[in-house]
Parts: sequence; C-alpha cells; structure tokens
Amino acid sequence: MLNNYNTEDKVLLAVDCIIFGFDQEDLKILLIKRDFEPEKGKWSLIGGFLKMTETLDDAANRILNHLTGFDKIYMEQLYNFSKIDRDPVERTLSVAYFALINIEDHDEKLIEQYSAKWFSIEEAPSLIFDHNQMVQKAILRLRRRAISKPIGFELLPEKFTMRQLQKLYESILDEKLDKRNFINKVNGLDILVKLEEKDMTSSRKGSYLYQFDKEKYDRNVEDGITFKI
Amino acid sequence: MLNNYNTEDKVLLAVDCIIFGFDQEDLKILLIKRDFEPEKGKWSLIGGFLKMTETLDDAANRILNHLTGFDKIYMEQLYNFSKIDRDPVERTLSVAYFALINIEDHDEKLIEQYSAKWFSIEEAPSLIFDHNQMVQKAILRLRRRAISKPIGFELLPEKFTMRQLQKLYESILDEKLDKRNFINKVNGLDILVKLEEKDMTSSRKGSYLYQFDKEKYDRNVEDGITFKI
DNA sequence: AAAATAAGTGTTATTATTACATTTCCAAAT
DNA sequence: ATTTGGAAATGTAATAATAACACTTATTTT
Repeated sequence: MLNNYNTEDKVLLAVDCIIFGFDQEDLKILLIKRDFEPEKGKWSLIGGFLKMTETLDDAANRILNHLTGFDKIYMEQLYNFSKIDRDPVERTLSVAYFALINIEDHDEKLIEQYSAKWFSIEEAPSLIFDHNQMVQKAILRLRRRAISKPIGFELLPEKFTMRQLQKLYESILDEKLDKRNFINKVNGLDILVKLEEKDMTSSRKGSYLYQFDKEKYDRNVEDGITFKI
Repeated sequence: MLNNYNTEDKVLLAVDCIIFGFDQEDLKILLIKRDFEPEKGKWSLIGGFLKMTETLDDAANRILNHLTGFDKIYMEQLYNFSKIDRDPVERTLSVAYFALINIEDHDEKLIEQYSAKWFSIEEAPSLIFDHNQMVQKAILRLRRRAISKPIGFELLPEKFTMRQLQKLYESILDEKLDKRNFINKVNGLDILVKLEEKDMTSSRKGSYLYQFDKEKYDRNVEDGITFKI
C-alpha cells in the first residue's frame, strides 16, 4: 500500500529574486513597484509562484527571464522564508534566489514595462513583507561568494578596467581596498587577459582594459581557489 | 481588491533532517529504516511534512524532537530540493535541515523505537529519493561551519580531551591535522578552559579534560572569528 | 610649457601557517 | 624497585601570505 499523503497540508510556494547589478560605481538591486494588492504601490523584489511542473530553479529562471530577457543568468538558491504571516493574504512560503546580472546589457524596455528600477544598496527603499530580510541575507551571501570565487564575470561588462573590478569588490565588501595589493592579488590569480585597448573615458592617460580568461577562471572556480582580496 | 492567489498551485513541503553526531572516533549520521511505502525497508533521513501552522524551523524542531527527545538542537536550514519526481507518490518539495547532536546524551530507547541507527559517513547505506544528495550537501556545509565557528560545543560531551576535539575536526574535514599546530591554534582562540581533571581511559598518563568557555565561545562566534584549523 | 588627473608600479614589515622530534608522565609488568 | 610501553605534552624555525606604504608616468587641457 502506498502512503498517499492525503492528510498532509499543502502550501503556496513563492520564489522571490534578489537581482544584483553593478553600474561602475555602486552595487545595485533591481526592484519593482507593485501594481496589485496587497501593498500596491510599494517596492518589492520580483517574484512569482512555483508551478506544479517546475523545479525551483525553473521558476527562478522563468521569473528572471521575464524581467530581464536573459536566459542564462547566474543564480543561486538562498533561503526559504516561512514565517506564518509573512504574506497577509494567505500562508505562503518563499524561496529567495539571488542573481547577478550585467546592468549594461539590460533591456530598458522590460524595466519600464514592469516599473522596475535599480537602486543602490544604501538607497533602496523599504520593501514589502520580509523582502528586506531577504536582501540582507543575499548581500551576506554575495560577500561570501565574492571571496570564494571571482564573480566579476557576471557583473562586469566584457571588457573592464582594473579600477572597475576593484570598485566592484569594494562595493560588495563595503570596504576600501589598496590599489597595489588588489592588482597584485588579481594578477596572481592568472584569470585576466590584459588587452592592447584602453578605456579613455576615465582619465587623460587612459587605462588598459582587461577580459576574463573564461577557461582559467572556470578552472579556478572548480579548484575552489579562494579570491580573498 | 486583494489578489487571492486562487489560481496558484499548492505543493506538499517535506522537511528532512541530516543529524550529525560524533562518537569519539567518527563523524556519524542518524538514519531510520522506513516502515512504510514507498521504499519500505530502505534507509532514509528522518523527515515529515510541514504543517499549516508551523514555520520550517518549527517543523524541523518537531521532527528532531520526536527522534531525539532533545529540544534545543543546533540546526540550520540547508537547501530546498525540488526535482519534479523526487518523491514518486506525489509532487513534494523537501527542505533539508542539518543538525548537530551529542551522541552520548542521546536516548537509546527513542532510537530503537524508530529503528534508527548511527552510521559513520563512509559506511552509510544508500538512501531513498534524493537523500544521498542532501547528505553530501550537509557535509559540505558542516565543513564550512567547522572553519567559520568552533562547532565542538554541539558535538562533544561537556568535558573532552584535546585529542577528541582534534579527532572531531579531522573527521569533519576528512584530513589529518598536526597535533601541535592544532593545539596552538585552539589555545590561541581562547575559548577553552583546561580542567584539573584528567581522562584516564585513553592512556596511563591520562590527558587533561577541557571545557568550552561558553561566553568567550559565543563572543567569538558573534565576531565571526574564523576557526580555520 | 605648465598644470591637472588618473594610471601604473615594488618593496619591506608584519602576521599567519606549516613542518617537525623529543621529553614527560604514569601504570603495568617484571 | 626497576623497567617498559604508550600516549600526552610541548616550542621553534622556515616559509608563505597579507598589509602597509608613495612616487613616477602618460596624456590632455590650459
């Protein structure tokens, strides 16, 4: 006889996404203004409900794809939030995902369509439900990631300057880093290719552009080499 | 108008617990032999279903309490497993929790009653569903925990020898450690109290017993001081 | 030609980690 | 009483990683 689980409770399962981006200055998150009740008009993470035919990763991908148009976004499951009254309408648990995207490639039209907006972490408005808590947790996770793998790939444009990479790390870790030590460390990892090309927008002298060497980068990640800056 | 979520799918949500213990030699996990279908007679993690009135932590506590009799078990949410067919009976997601308990205090009767058994990690049988995967993930998490906080508190008896503490770390990290370096490092953390008392079971000379200094230990954990051995 | 501005570059000091071998203590055996 | 066996206890030197630190270069604008 199969146990048919008939007597067990079923619940709604939401998936909410913390989307990080980097605009060469600040670490940002993408938020939307809710156009439905409850909490209409307030800012929130983007989210949706898990469907019967999806895994959680599927659901997170679907939701991310809607808002960004991208398909292969870096994404990790973060945590299950389950306070009884976290959603006033009905018992709903939410699995938070965090994602990293390159702001520059991002489709402006989709953003408009969803009344979405990038906020730098410090200036982000207060969010609905337990979304603030989710963001806090995501920032901590992102920090851990940043020192366990070189996450720049996901957040920077294809070509970038050392300064940009350093700024990215400074905004993730929320601390100033020493320029020389940073460069030495990064070069030691042997995951960047220095290009001939220079970026002339930031100074008269211009600064060399770099690219990630995808192969070495991946090997580096696999080996679990740390990127402690 | 409130959005009432009526059209959204609801799912069963299980909670499965990976319970770690340490018996002075090996790191172990507690498994039960299923006495119901599906997979009756096979080994599995202990688990249960989330009830409408509980948070996930509540559910994990309830399940842990049933099997161990303990109330304040160290416990962390691990990951939500959501493959479509992970449970052959019905679409069920499972939130895995990992827990640490001191084998010695553990109630033998409860173990018997549930046909539970401690297995050392290497000798554990293959488990039902995706439980092997859960255990793997739990081990990795435990390793990370072991180097970010001194987890001994949860897994060792109140009084223990340096050797035991070292053995514990060796079995968690799955590598041999140097005795002198280990002791120097641990002493440097200033979280242990050396007692007058000796443990005479392991040698003629006997070895000093230690206790954790709960206050310093907690401060240490709060400060996020690493316990990288 | 001078000024302004960010880019680029190495060395030393400090700290943390690793490697490593001998002596001490005690009980049991003789 | 003496010897023996076995684990416990102990410190130092070598190496590696991290942190601190300031001047020169290249280029455009004035």
